[in-house]
Amino acid sequence: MSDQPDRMQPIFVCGATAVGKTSSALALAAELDGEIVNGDGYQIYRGIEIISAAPSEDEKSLFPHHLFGVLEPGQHCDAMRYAEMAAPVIAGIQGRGKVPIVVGGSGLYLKFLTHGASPLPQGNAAMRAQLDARPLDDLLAELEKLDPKEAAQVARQNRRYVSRSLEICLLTGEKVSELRDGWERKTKELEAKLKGFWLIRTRPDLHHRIEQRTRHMLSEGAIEEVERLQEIHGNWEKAIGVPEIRRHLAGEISLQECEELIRAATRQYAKRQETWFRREHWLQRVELA
RNA sequence: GGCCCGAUAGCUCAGUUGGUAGAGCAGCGGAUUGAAAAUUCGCGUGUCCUUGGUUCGAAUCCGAGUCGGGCCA
Repeated sequence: MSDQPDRMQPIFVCGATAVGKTSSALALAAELDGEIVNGDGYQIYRGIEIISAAPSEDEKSLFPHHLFGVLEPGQHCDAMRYAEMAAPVIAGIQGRGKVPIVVGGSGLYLKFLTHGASPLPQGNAAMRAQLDARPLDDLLAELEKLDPKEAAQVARQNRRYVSRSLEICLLTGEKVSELRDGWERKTKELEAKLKGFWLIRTRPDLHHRIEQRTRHMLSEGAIEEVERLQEIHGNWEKAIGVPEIRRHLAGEISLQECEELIRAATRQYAKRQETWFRREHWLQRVELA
């Protein structure tokens, strides 16, 4: 009977940017009588629809869409917050007898949704500001003292990770290595129940689509989006395209250079996404023509 | 037509007094549990434009040629 999954079981549509997740999700929604749930960490913000390549109003009008543009650009989001927002939305869809179709490329966000989280404190902005001001060696030395095991296994050159580990130790007074230990124990049984697809395309084709998307973005208002949100600080500023467009607006680079930089950053991001989803063995691999 | 400068990795270029070459970017591979479109680690054989020559040995020196760029006519 586990081979007979509940018809309301959520379906995940994953893959690199520009592979065609949005249209695949719409096709699935039509076929399964589904509703679409955002699984993208940037389409969740209002005001950067063009930069984040969010579905258009026309596309959204075809089926109910959830969690698109629900946060202000100044608001903070992280993987846990996303998972906490998405879970009730999915439950609501199931309650209506529809199939939730979660579509997105933010691997970590989806991972928290599908696999749950370790009992760790959320990021603390004040503490991070303090840690960011200290040299990496200093952070490593303190981590070594508080949690030698973690200090030995953390990626020592990755300031972000070192800082996060230390942050957890300082915030809880406990050892990260113990708090984080074991969250993946149930992975196997859990994944047996999950259903999802990992969409891929050949590299040359994906790169071509990225070129087209980038051009379209820039001609359809991405620059205006960045100008409009100029004063607002937050996660959204890290979206691919934002730093590049700002450099262009500052007169540092031409529009053409800006476009090429965005393309390259997008290709690199797509590659990282492929690396991520390649490891998610529960996802069924689908090659798009 | 004459003279000068350049030609080395996909791109921009470095290469000391001759000992068969290396940076940045791009690309490729990896990591990833509350910043993740973030952050981070690893990967460099290429007709050194072609062709003659000098030399034990030429990306490097000399001659000729080809293609760029510039100056003078």
